[in-house]
Amino acid sequence: MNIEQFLEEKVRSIVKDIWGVEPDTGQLQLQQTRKDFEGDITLVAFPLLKISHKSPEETCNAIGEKLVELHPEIKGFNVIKGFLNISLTPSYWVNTFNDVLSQKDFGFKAFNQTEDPIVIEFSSPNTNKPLHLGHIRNNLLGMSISRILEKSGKRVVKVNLVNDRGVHICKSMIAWMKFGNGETPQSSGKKGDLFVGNYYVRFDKEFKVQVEKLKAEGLSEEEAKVKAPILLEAQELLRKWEAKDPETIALWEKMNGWVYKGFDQTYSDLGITFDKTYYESQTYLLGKAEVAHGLSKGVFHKKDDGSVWIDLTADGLDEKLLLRADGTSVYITQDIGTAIQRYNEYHFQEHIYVVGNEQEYHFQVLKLIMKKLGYNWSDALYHLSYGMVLLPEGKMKSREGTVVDADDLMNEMVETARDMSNELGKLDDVDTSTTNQIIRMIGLGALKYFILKVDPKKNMTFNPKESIDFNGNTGPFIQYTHARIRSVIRKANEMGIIEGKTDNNISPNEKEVTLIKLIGKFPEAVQNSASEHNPALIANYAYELAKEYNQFYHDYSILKEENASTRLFRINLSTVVANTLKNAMWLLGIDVPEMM
RNA sequence: GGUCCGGUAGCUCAGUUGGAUAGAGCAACAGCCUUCUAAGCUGUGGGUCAUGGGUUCGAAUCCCGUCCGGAUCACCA
Repeated sequence: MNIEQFLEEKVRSIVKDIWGVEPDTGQLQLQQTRKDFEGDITLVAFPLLKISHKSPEETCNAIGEKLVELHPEIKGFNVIKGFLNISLTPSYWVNTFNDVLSQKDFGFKAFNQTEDPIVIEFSSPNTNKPLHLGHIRNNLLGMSISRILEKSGKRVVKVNLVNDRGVHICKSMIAWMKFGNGETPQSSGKKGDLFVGNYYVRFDKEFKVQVEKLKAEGLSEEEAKVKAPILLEAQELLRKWEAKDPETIALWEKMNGWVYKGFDQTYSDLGITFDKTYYESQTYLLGKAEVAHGLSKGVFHKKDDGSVWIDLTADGLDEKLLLRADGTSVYITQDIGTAIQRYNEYHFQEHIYVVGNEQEYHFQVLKLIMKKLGYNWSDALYHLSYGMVLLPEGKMKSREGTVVDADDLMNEMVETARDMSNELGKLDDVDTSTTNQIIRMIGLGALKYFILKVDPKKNMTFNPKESIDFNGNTGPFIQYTHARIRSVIRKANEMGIIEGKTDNNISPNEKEVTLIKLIGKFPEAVQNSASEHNPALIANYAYELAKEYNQFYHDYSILKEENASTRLFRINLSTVVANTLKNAMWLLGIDVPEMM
């Protein structure tokens, strides 16, 4: 039970006793006391004036006096304007701390096996190019939110939907056929996704040459762009693919296979895993039957050319195409199909799509269509819409070569961590493989934290020149705090200090109380970030805790403390902070080192 | 043009049911290592919370208008 809950019921009954009216929850406003005032928790009196019919000061005093009189845990109070600042006794804090100390993973809830799961779809890459910074944000958000939901007590199923078909991969295929000379990732020593991506770029280069040539022959730009031979060849390849031409399929499988090998590497480096991977080549025909169903229900209508539409103008949206005149489906058709497929498969209580904010309209339409089709779970579809990662000069543009490649970025971060570590020299006595492990943790921690500390729905700016910080509000700062604590604990063990419960007679100082309060807020932080689908809340929490601990560490000695009870308490406090930091960082997908 | 999102220190960001004097980090400057890890700690400077109104005991937060930025409104995905 946290302090707010602890005091809310006490204040409620006091108000009822004095003035005869029971206040509702909204009228009982308890909040952390601001640092400039004395006290632990503050009751805001203004909402209660309607009940008390007294001045704010009188109301505060009346409640404060009763609190002290009735409850031994309450040490005292002071009143400033309409604020009742309440102080709790040292033993109250020691007791709550011991309570936390006795719990294994404080703040984490075991998931409920019997409840329906939450399905979360994220990553969803195209197989024509390597992952970039935008994908990193998507993957990190998906992974982190999955973990947060899981530890908030939900069952989570992580799924990926790979866009492995369409004209884009055919472009890479045609370029490889024309210019590849049988080259493979192995023979060229390139990572598979990068290798295939290069042929996609090669296609574009050739395409432009051909367009210029056609223009020189007198065609307009528009004509040239639809008549370039290499484009026609790519489209022909797509038709062959759809007709299941064996040679085409074989090449498609080969090239996608290269890409997947590359993706697997990147996912593994980033620490991303899935419970299930879907492929669009297997799902792109889904949803067509549902269109027929919708037609018969009169939800959709057919135009003269045979195309099928839904009119959403009454809902403030537009008309939306669901099936082309030639009977082929569009993206949303597939999404209708996959949603139904997944519901049948998992019976989810929520289905989260981690997709950029440029697709908000799409998901708005999807949800509405599902509702109109009569699926009562349509409200369970949730678009976790995140903002773009921008460069100082704006959007990343592949044409201008400003796209920040995921693998390159990770490598740079790790190398920066290495330079910094070498400079500090703290790992000089550590063996190479451990050092490499730690450096990787730090480099990736810096990157992940940098991205996850920002509110998902906001756009964020990434400046490649200034590179990501390792000091201040960063992942390494928190990792450092953890390593520092672990070092102290190791020394405590060497000194033979035995762990045990904290002595109830000690009286925690101000910094220690602040830490106890902060630790007590971790469960709430987990629950909030889960319900908001927002890892940034965890990041901010971890930072605040680390910062607070460092102040404590600076101001007080732990192992050299002479009073054995106090020393043990400080060691216990340090252990709990380290565990909480570790768990919070785990929720962000960030590992913490024992030393750095 | 319609819809949605955003605008907080020079820069990157916190600020969650409306609460006290709006906070961090970076950058700048000044301090703190014979003492448990200085990737740390302390201090200084830096703000008409885009803007104008409204709601009330009280507004960065809620409502309306205006300005600026972004996304979207495809027989693309």
